[in-house]
Amino acid sequence: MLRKIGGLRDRVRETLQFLKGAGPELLDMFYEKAEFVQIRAGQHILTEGAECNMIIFLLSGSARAYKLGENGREITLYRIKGGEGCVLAASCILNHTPYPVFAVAEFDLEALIVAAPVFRCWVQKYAFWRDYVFGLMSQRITSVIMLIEEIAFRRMDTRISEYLIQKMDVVSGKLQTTHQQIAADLGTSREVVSRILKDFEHRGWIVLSRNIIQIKDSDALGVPVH
Amino acid sequence: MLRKIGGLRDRVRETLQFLKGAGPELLDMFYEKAEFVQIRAGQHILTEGAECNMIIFLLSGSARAYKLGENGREITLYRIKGGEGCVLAASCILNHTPYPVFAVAEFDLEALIVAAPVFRCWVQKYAFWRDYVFGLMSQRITSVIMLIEEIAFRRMDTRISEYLIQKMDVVSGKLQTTHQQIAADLGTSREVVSRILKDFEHRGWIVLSRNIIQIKDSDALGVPVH
DNA sequence: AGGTTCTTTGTGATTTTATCACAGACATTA
DNA sequence: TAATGTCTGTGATAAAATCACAAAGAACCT
Repeated sequence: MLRKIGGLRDRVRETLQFLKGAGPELLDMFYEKAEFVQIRAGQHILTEGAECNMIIFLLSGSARAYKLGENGREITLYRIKGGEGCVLAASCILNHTPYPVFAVAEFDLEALIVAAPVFRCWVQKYAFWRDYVFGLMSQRITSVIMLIEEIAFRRMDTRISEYLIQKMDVVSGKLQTTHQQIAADLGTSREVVSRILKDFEHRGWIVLSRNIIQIKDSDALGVPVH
Repeated sequence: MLRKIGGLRDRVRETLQFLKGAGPELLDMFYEKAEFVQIRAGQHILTEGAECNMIIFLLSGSARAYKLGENGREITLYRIKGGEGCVLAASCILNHTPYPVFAVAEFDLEALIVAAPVFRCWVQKYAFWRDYVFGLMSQRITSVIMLIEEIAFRRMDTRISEYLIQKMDVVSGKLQTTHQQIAADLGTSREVVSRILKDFEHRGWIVLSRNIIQIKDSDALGVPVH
């Protein structure tokens, strides 16, 4: 499962853009200590309450961090894509606190992992590394606060509109997903999504079929009537 | 308005517990660079979108950080009390990003402020300071994620129950506040709070009067029937 | 091909939450 | 006492969540 980076150096340097600013010493350390892993789509990376003993950097694929409610509903907090590291893990490592959410591979992943003690050491030793981690954490705080604003104040139809526009394939105007997946991203229930989508279809803004949403009028979606 | 700490050293050391672990050099720097301010209740400390050019540490009083929705509703993100510093400010300083929320003094405040460049310098220079800031930021991420879970999944009556129990004066079983204030903390509207409280009163769990909520049956509130 | 099973979607009925509109209660000040 | 401002109560309506169930579509078997 785990293996040394070895011949992947070039690819790593190219994918993990943030390493560009790193000094040669840190870079060498990184290549030496980081290990390569592959994780299949659907597999969980971390579960809520787990102790966090590593930090992960994605080379390809994407991971989703989400909260699970008592009622079984989900809400996506954020996604991590190729080139990015998981801050929340960083945060947990530095404070020895358990991981507060679930993280799952959405598509097959390739990633590098760095063990917690090594990570902690680098934060102490390398200003560059520290700045990077601070940056990640700030970004995350900001994005999570924006999510709060969205959940607390914005209407579900507006949120779904934006979701569709943001996620649609620009060329085909299509979006391959289920109502359940949209609900899990937005933190609502499937029925609510189905009904709002049906309403959009009646207005002629989209066309629905199983697993597919075809956007017909993205302008109208962008400026929904209330 | 601003003034040197001077004779306040003892009080500062006693109130800002986290300074205990600081080395003498950092401690001297802190006493030299930090300035004392007083802010009256209701006055804003930072507004959304403002550039953050200082970090604040509270000696007394309390501050509230909140988001303001388009519809005028508010939601409290967190509070800062005596002895604590504002992380969000820290985060903004380190990333040169604008402050993403409003912060207001709830009661008359006494605080120390440290200018942004000084703060940045200390993060680079002192491991202790760095750890403290990392700790604050992690705590904040975690608390904000818990808030998301609460907003997204939990019922309003349960949230209000818990709010009442958490905020009531343990001795008198009373709570001096307005429905509007509760609504602003929880991110809902005043009418919703009024109606749920009225329902609690009908069940005999509380007694309502202007500006006062008297808890009669905290057990029943703790285990609400749905 | 036909039947079985599983996933996905649709929808009525009901409850909870939000919004709008307005009135009455209470407190403060003139 | 009157006037003003803040706080609370409540009906009507709309939006969102929950429950319950049915039907459509895809996949998988013989």
